[in-house]
Amino acid sequence: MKSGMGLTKSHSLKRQSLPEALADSLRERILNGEFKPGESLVQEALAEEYECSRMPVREAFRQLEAAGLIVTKVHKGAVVAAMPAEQAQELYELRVNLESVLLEHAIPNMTDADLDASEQVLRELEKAYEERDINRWGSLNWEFHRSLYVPANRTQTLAIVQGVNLQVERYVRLQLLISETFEAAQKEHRALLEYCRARNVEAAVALLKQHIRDAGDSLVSSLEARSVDA
Amino acid sequence: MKSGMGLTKSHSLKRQSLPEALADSLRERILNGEFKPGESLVQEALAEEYECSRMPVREAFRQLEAAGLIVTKVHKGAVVAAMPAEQAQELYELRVNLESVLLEHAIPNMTDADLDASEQVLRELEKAYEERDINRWGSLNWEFHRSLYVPANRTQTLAIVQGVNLQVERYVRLQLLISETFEAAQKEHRALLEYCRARNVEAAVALLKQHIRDAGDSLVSSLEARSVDA
DNA sequence: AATCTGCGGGCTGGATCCAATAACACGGCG
DNA sequence: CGCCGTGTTATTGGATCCAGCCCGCAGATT
Repeated sequence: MKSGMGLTKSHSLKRQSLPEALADSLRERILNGEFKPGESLVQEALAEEYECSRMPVREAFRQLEAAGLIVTKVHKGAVVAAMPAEQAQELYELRVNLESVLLEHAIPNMTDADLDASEQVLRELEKAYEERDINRWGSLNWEFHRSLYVPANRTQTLAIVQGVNLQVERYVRLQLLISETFEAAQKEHRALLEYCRARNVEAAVALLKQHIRDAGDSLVSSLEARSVDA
Repeated sequence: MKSGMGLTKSHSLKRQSLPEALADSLRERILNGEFKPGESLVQEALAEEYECSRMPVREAFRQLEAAGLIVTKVHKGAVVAAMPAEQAQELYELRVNLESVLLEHAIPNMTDADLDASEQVLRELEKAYEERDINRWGSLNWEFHRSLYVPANRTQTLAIVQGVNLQVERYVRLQLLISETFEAAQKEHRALLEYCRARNVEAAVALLKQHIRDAGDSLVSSLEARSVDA
């Protein structure tokens, strides 16, 4: 059985249903910061904006709710989920834990093609950083990490990690503007890839843990500062 | 606080929206094995059975899909998700990893009331075991584990772990009939609680890991055996 | 005889319509 | 003058209706 073949490069005919497309779009807009935490999403308004009925919007809401990006109350509608610093802390600890496991299992399985693909993403990531293209940086950042984890062949874990990353990503994006930790993060990305090329599991995992912890600490303190002035 | 309400079609305290109630009911039916893996769920049939329109059913499907219990294809409907042995393996490794962390953080926070509550659940669990009430045992088993993790105050992690447990629970239930590992599991539950009472983190975590690994190995080999004859 | 093709039934996806509820504002009363 | 009750309105939840897609079946063609 060729169980490991994740269909990464198949075209996968855009058999995407409208609710899914809507969910993607709305998720991106939430990550962009266009919809801020606490802001309420009105079905009718979005339906009109996307020129469809309210029903696909409702189904998209269900997906976003399952992803933890919005919270809905009966007869009260949907609001963008807030994220207390405490919760961010927990999510980053989850990332450290789960992504370490993924990387550890991935490195022995990495082919040269895998590494080249990661390299390619990293190049784009660096470019986005230089151009200060925040949104592009955000999605490429996750794309780079993801590309390192895919060879682990752990789809369930990867899906969970992806959910966690999406939940925190919008705050990361906000922070990109004001923080210098990203300068370091850039270099760490490059170093991380080199460790992977060298198949140095120990060093790679250690660096990854520190990489995520730094980002988490930076984000948490930022959130705490924000919550004080609010 | 017994969550056994079985959707009494009238207005039974509906702080819970209809789609959620439906999702609960359908989830339970899937876990019970009433709907088997591969079986397709028809919106119209379920709508008629629950005496409502298809729309709440559709929204319930979204929730179940997000939980990984069903998979849906556009214009082709929903089928109950299967679980290859490989996937079960991964999910159990996730359990070992995440539940260890939870228990480790929970034990120092446990109050006497927490421990008594767990004791209470354990009593019911033992009773269900003696009476061979599979479904009740299944939900109480998770309830017991959950009660041990709640004091960790990690809602995100707990939610993820709950999802993982729900995904594997139906196979565990099927297996309860044919396996003897549950005899051991029963004793381990009791021992686990005692370690918690003694605040012996080391021993408790070690036992928990073995407890989950045993269950996982047993389930995986059972799934592999099943896949061969199929 | 086997395969391809056109057609129809059944089901899902999306739109529209109606009911129910919660926020809000106005006016009455203490 | 302020608080509470009621009516109004905006928005969500649920039902019904219509269109489009899958799949199976039957018939024709090679």
